[in-house]
Amino acid sequence: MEGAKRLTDLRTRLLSLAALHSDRLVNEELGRAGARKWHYAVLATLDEFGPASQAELSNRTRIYRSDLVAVINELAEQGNVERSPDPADRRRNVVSLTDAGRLQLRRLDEVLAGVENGIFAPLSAAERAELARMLTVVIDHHGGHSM
Amino acid sequence: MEGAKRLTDLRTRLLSLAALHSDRLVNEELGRAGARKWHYAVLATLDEFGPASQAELSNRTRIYRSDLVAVINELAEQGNVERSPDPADRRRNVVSLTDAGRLQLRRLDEVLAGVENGIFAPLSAAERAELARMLTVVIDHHGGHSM
DNA sequence: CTCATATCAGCCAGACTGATATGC
DNA sequence: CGCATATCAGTCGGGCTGATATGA
Repeated sequence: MEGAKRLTDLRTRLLSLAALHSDRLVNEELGRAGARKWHYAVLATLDEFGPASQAELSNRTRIYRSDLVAVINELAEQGNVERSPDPADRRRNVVSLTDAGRLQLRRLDEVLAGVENGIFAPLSAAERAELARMLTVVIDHHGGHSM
Repeated sequence: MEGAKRLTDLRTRLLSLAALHSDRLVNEELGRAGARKWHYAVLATLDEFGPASQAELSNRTRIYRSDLVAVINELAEQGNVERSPDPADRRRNVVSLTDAGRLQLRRLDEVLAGVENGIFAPLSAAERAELARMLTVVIDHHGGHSM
């Protein structure tokens, strides 16, 4: 890599910039709907896998256990989620979706679909799929690594 | 988007995760070499475009003017950069690469090449190029937008 | 006077760590 | 006992804002 265009060719930098951009839009739009991406991640995970402990949620969403507490608090305050002690293991809380939560999830789905369309507008459907595929490969390659 | 796999299919999330990952490695490795990505960005920009004011550097690297101050301070302390008042416009500093800076840039080039190889290992050269192309399109599409 | 430049001080969200209390 | 869970407190780097001084 000599002389020109070091920065604009640097793939790690392209990743950062694109993600920065994308995150900014995602957070703006989710914010308008009273959520953040963490809230969405939790709602989506609960919808996909059903009620779970916070430790499980942390694994699946890659949100740190410590940060998850606040997220669940907020979701519970909004009535989108219920937190109740697990009778089988009293260290655990069982977190489950409420009807309001399911509804909110659908709303957020639409918000995010809109954001994605905006961000990836210049790419064809095939290109978007290819991009997703490559990113997934990169992420998986670098470990199902912890959180 | 119904039911399953919401999270693992969400392209904005894939972007975030991949970038998080990449950034972490980049910073670790650059840190080992006594730098951060900002330092690299400044060095690379100076090498490509020649001596510049801090405002120009800010535009080109997308580092905020306020943050740039510290970066230039550090680069100057390390002897990789020289900051001297512009005789033509005494508000400005002219920042220029030193020989040590050029050498450090080469070192960082190698570090980053290694990191990129690690991160994108599971992708072929053609795929990497395609990924870079798509990311560039996405970034450019979303505005040469300010900073 | 308005505008740009460089600098400083500080905010905020997000990733991450450590300690503690409680129960398995 | 060792181990996991949930919670709390706090660190740290990075993106971003606002104010100020100086000079064009």
